[in-house]
Amino acid sequence: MKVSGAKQQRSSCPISIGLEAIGDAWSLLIIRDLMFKGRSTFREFLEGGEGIASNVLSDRLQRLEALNIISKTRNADDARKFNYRLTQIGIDLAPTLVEMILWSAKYFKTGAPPDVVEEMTHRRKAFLANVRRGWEQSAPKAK
Amino acid sequence: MKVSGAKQQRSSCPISIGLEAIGDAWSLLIIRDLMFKGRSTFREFLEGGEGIASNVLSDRLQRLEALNIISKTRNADDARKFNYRLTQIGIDLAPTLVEMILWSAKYFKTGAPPDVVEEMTHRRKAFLANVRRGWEQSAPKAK
DNA sequence: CCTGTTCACTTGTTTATTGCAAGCAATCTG
DNA sequence: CAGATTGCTTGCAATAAACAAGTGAACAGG
Repeated sequence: MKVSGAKQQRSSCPISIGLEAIGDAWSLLIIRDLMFKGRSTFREFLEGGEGIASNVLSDRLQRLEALNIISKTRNADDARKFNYRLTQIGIDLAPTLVEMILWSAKYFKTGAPPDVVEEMTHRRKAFLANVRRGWEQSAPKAK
Repeated sequence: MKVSGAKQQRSSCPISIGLEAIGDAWSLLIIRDLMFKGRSTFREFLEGGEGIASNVLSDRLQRLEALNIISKTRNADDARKFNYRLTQIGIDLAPTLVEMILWSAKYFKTGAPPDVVEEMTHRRKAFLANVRRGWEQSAPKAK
């Protein structure tokens, strides 16, 4: 499967451009896994998620890496594995994800834990700061 | 073209559910047109946008209506036309759209006007109140 | 080492979705 | 009434996704 994307952009509208980056059925789920679920390897994305096919996962990881939304490093303990991680650009999607979660939780039956929804709603800033802190702490160790 | 969607959901995760509703290449653009660009008819979506095909537009409008994100009424002046409009559920996507706009504008070259980005960033609440006010004013006239 | 397993992909092949051109009934305009 | 317009629908080729089955490198145990 040739890596999809990199075709010419539809317009200069920021929403259109955003959608070209992450507006498909899977990219945002991978970002969610990285941001909220502590997943970081190919296998974890493949099995923990909603049933993405391995070729599609491979394609999306390459796209996201090309867009600089995630980065890829070899796992120090097991050279077969890679560790995927959000970049600054990726972690900055947190507010968008949070708003989408709140919207879904408000209008659809979801499995979102009410206390988390409550915190996102009323202590949004603190919640986002927390997400960022968690991300910083997972920083790859310096050599 | 049979209306797509209405297949069983992948998971109870709010992000996954949100993506099933609006996580395709076109739905959010239609919502953007309704929310920010004052477009409301089939023709306007078709021509003003990024080049959606008429069959896909038809499909997406039906899906969004089925999800209660938009509503459809006949135009009083021209019975050939329909007026599409955001519902409460639809207008509540405004924060998500705004965050996505800010993210895109921050990291990609977009055509977003700097003053609007500035207002979204620093007077976010007022901006959102404004969007909602505009939406309320466009309410269909009572009979 | 040798065997078996795991890992991150690739490589076909089938199936679903999209893009494109054309067509259509209902409605408007002259 | 003769176009033109509007909101779709239909048919078909092109593209992308889902599914199943590899592949080679790396690890774990004997």
